[in-house]
Amino acid sequence: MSRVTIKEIAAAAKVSPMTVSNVINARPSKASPETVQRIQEVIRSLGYQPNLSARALASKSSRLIGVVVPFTENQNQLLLDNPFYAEVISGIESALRQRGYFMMLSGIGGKGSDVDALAQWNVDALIAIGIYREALFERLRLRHLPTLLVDSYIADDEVHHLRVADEPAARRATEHLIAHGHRRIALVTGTVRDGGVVEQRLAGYRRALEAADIPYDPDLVLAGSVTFDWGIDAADRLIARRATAAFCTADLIAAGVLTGMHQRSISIPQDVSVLGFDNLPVSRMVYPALSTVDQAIRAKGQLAGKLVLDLLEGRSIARETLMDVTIIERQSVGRVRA
Amino acid sequence: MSRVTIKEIAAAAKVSPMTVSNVINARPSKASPETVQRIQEVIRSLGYQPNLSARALASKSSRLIGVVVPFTENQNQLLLDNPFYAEVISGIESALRQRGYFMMLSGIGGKGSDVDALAQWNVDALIAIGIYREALFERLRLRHLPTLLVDSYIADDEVHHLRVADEPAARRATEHLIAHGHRRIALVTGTVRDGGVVEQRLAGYRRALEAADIPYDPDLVLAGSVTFDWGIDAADRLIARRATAAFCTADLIAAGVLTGMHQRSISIPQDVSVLGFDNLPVSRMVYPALSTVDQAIRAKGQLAGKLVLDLLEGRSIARETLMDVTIIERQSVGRVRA
DNA sequence: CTGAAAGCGCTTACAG
DNA sequence: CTGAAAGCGCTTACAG
Repeated sequence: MSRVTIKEIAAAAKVSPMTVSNVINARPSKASPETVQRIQEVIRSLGYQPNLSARALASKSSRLIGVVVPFTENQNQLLLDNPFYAEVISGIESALRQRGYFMMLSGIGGKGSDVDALAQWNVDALIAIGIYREALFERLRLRHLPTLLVDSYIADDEVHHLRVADEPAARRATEHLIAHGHRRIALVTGTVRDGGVVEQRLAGYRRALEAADIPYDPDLVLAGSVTFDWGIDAADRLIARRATAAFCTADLIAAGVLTGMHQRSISIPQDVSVLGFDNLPVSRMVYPALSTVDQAIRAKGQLAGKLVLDLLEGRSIARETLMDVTIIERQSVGRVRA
Repeated sequence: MSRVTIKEIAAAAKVSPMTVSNVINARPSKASPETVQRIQEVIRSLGYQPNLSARALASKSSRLIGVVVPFTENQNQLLLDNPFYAEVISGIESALRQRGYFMMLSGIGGKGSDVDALAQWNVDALIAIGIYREALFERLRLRHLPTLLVDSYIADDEVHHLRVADEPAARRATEHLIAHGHRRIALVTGTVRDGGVVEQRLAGYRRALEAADIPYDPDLVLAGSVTFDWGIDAADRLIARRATAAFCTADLIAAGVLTGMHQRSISIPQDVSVLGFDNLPVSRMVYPALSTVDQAIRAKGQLAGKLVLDLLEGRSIARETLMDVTIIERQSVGRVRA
């Protein structure tokens, strides 16, 4: 619907369309200051808005960054109801916008391969969050676009990574529990998948136990899904297995554990300590307020945006960028009972 | 990066580009079944992906729907950390995708008017969520695009609305509290703005009181912001004003009230009843689980997508679509103490 | 049922 | 410092 075109600007300013184009794209030393001045005034007074489709078509660059986020498992919905994704995406959008790029969001995994949608819009680069499956990854890879994977452990030379240092993070989290005197420490997670984040966190958990001479008990590893409901279920098993502390690899799971424990009249942290991961807003809202591992989600999203643009604009970035983690102490972790 | 073009398909299938175009766009009775068949095979085997920028440029229709969501107040971020927005957007995206449209998301209110971004991509229609300000609205309006406003009370002939029936919803919520014997019922809300949702809910609250012969006490209306932290603050005032029940116009606020009450060792619902609004996932995660007014957020998002496409495709839709609401009883509302 | 031509609004070499 | 020409990959009337 943008009415006025570059041609009309050119006519009004008495220059050629190409000079207008140069001014719009701020190409240096291509027009005299006076011409630039004049053209800019015409642009403003006529309310010119560039047609980005035309630009993309002519220039082979869309300034569009494709962001791929998995669908929910059951429904065909963006996984935005997981606040984690929402925050990362918000961070990405903000970083892109600041540098004049746009975000094209696409869910993935449901019916219809929507990497295609991104391809059709000629995105310049790709950010994929939490991708596991090889099949899907291959489809992304085929595009040969600058690609940044967030929270993935897929090994590939063409691709760049951003994630938290999961192994050390999990180790520190577990040590935090050990420092409170716990020895029967459960790990409550989503599915342990090959090349997934959980695998790394499990390794960190085991290393911490080992360092403290606590024997590893596979019965204390409870793998389900990254959901509140799984946390509720897990509470039962924690009780049955006489765990005194639970390290949950997501705040959503931890919130469920808290709720499950309430339902069974177990007090937190008097009877059982619970430590989360993510530091989502919800971690402050549950009762008691959740101690958790903060992974600066929004900053992570912004960094993802920055990295992918650096990559796109030809600056070289590290193949792997690791973010650090802080433990936030609130009310859900206490000393083990005598 | 889509390598193969319509021309190459045409060459391979020995037809003209225009016939290929007709087949791609499924225009009926424009090609013989055999030709269609042949072309489709070529398309598949060559892995053709239409270039949507080119299509948009040539056809004056982008199949792109602009979705406008307010920024957070302090930061320049998408308001995606409010799970409400995240869910609505997820619903919209799903409805659009099913009908072959794409969503272009734009935050608004921060630096740089990003309605412009949407205009530059030639979006075919607009969905704006929770818009108040006239200035911003005027910018949207100027586009003369099919526009759907979600949760706004801006009166305008060119624009369509989708929202919950806020006044009756608030009335029923208040009645629910009255039915539990409460008479000192506070209303805890965000800012009461002209033409905002809160204004309507306040009216519904007052009507319920009136119908029950409970005098309206302005001191029991606590207006702050739609945040967890405001809820914590509000808890103090609820205690000071001896409210026995609080109707919070957002679950986020209600979660804060719960936390504030815990901090002061007030029991919910024994001492004070709390009713939320939205039925966000977090309402199950707090303690005690929050009774709340369910407004079927995701369905609302999907409906928003459907409505705007109907509008765009020339079907006539109601100028105002109102959604109904259900009260979800959980643990935070109880009978008033004797 | 199929096609040749023109054009959407930009940018990209190439001249001058 | 500025411009005329060609072209990006599609679709839209218009012919036949």
